[in-house]
Amino acid sequence: MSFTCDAVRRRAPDERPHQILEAALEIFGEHGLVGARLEDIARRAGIAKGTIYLYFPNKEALFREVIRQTVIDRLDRLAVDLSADPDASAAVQLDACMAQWWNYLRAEPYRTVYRLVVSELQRFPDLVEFYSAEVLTRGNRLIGGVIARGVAHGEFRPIEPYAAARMLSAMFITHSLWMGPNQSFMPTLHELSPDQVFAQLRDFACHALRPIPEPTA
Amino acid sequence: MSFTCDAVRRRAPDERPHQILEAALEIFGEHGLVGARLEDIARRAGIAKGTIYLYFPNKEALFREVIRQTVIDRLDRLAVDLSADPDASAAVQLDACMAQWWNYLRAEPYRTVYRLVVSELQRFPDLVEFYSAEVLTRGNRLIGGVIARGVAHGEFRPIEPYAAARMLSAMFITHSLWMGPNQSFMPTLHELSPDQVFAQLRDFACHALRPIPEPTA
DNA sequence: GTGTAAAGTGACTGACCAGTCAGTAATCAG
DNA sequence: CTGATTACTGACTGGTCAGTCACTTTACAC
Repeated sequence: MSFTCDAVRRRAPDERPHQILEAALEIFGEHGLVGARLEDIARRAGIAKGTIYLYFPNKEALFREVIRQTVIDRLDRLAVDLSADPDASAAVQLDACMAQWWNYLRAEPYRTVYRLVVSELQRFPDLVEFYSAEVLTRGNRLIGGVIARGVAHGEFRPIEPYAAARMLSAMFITHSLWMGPNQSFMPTLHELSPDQVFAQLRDFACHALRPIPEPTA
Repeated sequence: MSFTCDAVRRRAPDERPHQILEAALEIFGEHGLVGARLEDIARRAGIAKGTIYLYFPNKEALFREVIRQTVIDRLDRLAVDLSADPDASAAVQLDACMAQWWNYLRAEPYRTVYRLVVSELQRFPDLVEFYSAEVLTRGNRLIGGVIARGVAHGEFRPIEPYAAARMLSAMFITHSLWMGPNQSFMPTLHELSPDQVFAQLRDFACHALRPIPEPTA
């Protein structure tokens, strides 16, 4: 009495981990770590529950890998390429950074991972650390570096560059979270397109960094 | 064989709901909605599990009440009193707002509630809505109002006041979350005192709002 | 073909826990 | 002091699910 409906068994044990992780991200994203059922993850991946245990020792390990892999995988695609135009003004470079960063943060996998990390930060301090090191610190260094250059050139006002970068990250990440497909977190926010919100973020950032004029008298 | 260790039974059915909610906030905060055990909540409240069901119909209802009551209770203490000094400059009023807001957001109950709301936003859109209306929108209106006045007086540059207020909220809330007792989310952030971080937030905000100088030529 | 190893399955088990309820203890009215 | 009422208790039940494992299926070598 064993009908495997699709007749696809033993198809590529190399792809399994990836399939499982993808399905797991969705289910964990919907139900959280504790609420997710391994059976559902298996079903969404098109395999049986037991198969998961061929590739991951237990639920918690699977969860950790979901976070790790999603972060790593997404980062590879975030190729903020500043070397293309190393002599551009800091303002132009910062613009490019912010635009890419905004795209990155708005993608569903990123948002899901951030939510999961925030949810579980009590129980998995090491995951928070990993996430923080790979995503936040990396972004911070990139943006902070550009700001530092701008400050040095007098393009931006004097400010601690990495503190400023932190402010930008906070604004961007939170707006990405708040703009999710769910109920709007803020009045008027769900009426705006991502591009309009980006314009607001950009505007605020630029004005916070613009130089202080010399006293003319 | 019934030792109730403290011999305090039937003591104040009026206080029970509050006791239970307080214990529940802690346990939910540590383990999330699904992971929290009602038995643990009962123990922390110093009562038996069954007693919870005298006051709340089930776990989910208890969770909802935890969020509702914590938000409402905390808001009562957030008496941002601008009427005391209605003629102060917008900058001074904004300073007062930000300081109070920062204190409010940094308190443990607020941080726990925010984390829980973010964790469960998939499953409880109505809770998100409640939270958003009571906390975020309220804060937004207050701060947005002050900024609007500042813009009208020429104290601040022209900017959509509620968008600006949203930027401030994003910065403040995220920094409060990141500064938690857990592992630091950002390098260098855990080395700073709350006051220092507040100074950075304040500095960034002020410069983002400062007026654009007239062209002198 | 036949045999063997690798990959996958899903019924099963044991732990866990939300929610129940028969019973116990405190309190109070008369 | 007695009986009635209200507050509380915690052993128990039924359902759920992580994790296991004896078995089936596929792939591949010869």
